[in-house]
Amino acid sequence: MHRFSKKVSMTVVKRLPKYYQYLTDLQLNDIEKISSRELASLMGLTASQIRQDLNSFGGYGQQGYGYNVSELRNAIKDILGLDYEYSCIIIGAGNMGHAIANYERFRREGIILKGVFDVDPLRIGTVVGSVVVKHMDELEEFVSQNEIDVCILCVPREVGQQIANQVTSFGIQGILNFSPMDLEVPKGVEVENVNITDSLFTLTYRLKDYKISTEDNPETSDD
Amino acid sequence: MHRFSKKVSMTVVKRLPKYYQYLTDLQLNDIEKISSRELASLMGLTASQIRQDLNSFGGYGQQGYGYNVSELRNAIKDILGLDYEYSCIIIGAGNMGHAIANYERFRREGIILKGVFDVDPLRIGTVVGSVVVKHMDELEEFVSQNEIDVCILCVPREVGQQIANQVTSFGIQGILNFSPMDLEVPKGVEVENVNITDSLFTLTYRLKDYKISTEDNPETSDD
DNA sequence: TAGATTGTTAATCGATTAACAATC
DNA sequence: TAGATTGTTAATCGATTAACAATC
Repeated sequence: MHRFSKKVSMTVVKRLPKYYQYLTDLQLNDIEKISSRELASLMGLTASQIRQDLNSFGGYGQQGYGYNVSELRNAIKDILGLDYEYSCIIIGAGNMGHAIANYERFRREGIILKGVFDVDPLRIGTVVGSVVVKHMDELEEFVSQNEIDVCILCVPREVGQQIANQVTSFGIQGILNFSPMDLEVPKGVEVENVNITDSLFTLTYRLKDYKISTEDNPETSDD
Repeated sequence: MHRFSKKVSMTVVKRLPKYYQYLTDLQLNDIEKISSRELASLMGLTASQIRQDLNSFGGYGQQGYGYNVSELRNAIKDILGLDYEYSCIIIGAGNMGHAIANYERFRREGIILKGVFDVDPLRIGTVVGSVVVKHMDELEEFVSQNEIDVCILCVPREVGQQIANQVTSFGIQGILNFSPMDLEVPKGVEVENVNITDSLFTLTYRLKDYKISTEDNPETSDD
């Protein structure tokens, strides 16, 4: 019965990393307390929403005072599961795999890179993020000998599903998927997609009007 | 008054790239029509939601028949603004910059890479995604001579805001931001964040329960 | 025509905003 | 105590689901 039993809505959970980020920054700047109003203006939310969000788990605020930054940060850290360490492997040692492997923040938050795998002979044996790239053939044995929590998938679309099948059959419970496709996984396996193309397209959607207004439009004069 | 004037809710817009992806795949497989029920089971949505979504812009369906795949795909392509070409530059020629530069799908959908910029002398002059890396000092002139729609920002957190200030002052209207921070930009400039850490943390949130249940728990026996 | 499937309305659900009493 | 600010309730808004008449 330790930790938070109240269930937090997924909408709120998706905002928690952002809260965590801002609270971490505040803490680094030695700011000890913050009100919902101040945090709201910082993060671009409403004070009301923040109070609702933070109240959906414990009561970390204090009337007349606000929220204690480090206390609230720790609470959110716990909720996000960041009080544990997670072992991860990267599959696909291309540019994206490299980028993630060198992402310092992951290690700092307890996501420990244990292995990198690829099938390209040119990549195998090279060092990526302090780890030597192994061939995919060694994956099964590696996973059975090292408890791996997360697989970071950075492979082409064509092989994504097949590799997802493999890693889940080896018992990996979480996939952070950079391959541009949806994955079908057994029940119980958690997948988080990072779909760069999707993000780009919501941007082009918003740029479209600007694009239209700046294009040559010879019919404008007669109405 | 050409094109879609009905406003589509942002919730729906965020789903459109996924529709677009699935419809593209269907088209590649020579499938001409699809019902909301079939598409729902494919995409993991409800048929009802799909009909609501697709009906928030034009009436691309036909009773008793379903939706014409290529017609619907074209409509969504238009709404997402993908009937235009967009020029883009990448700032930051690190691993992430490389990864994006080599992302074939961007070019295929009309996002054309025009330049890559960095400050690291070792990177300047190298070729990234068929483009020669230039020094940031050349950015202003480059942007003034090439109409650039989108800046893809792949720089460290520390310099993200400063570079965003620069590119917006040069007139760039859209930023796809891979730097792990929120950007303050002038009104009218559109920013889409791809925050990898945030994605990872919503994954650890979901893995937490599993982690708890598998950790050694010597107190379990006495209750 | 009969069957299928949309478009659309109504019902439900959930999230955000507003307001204020509780309380530090 | 007086002022500030939360926790929490109520009101509003928006999104999803359900249901079915319209129609191809």
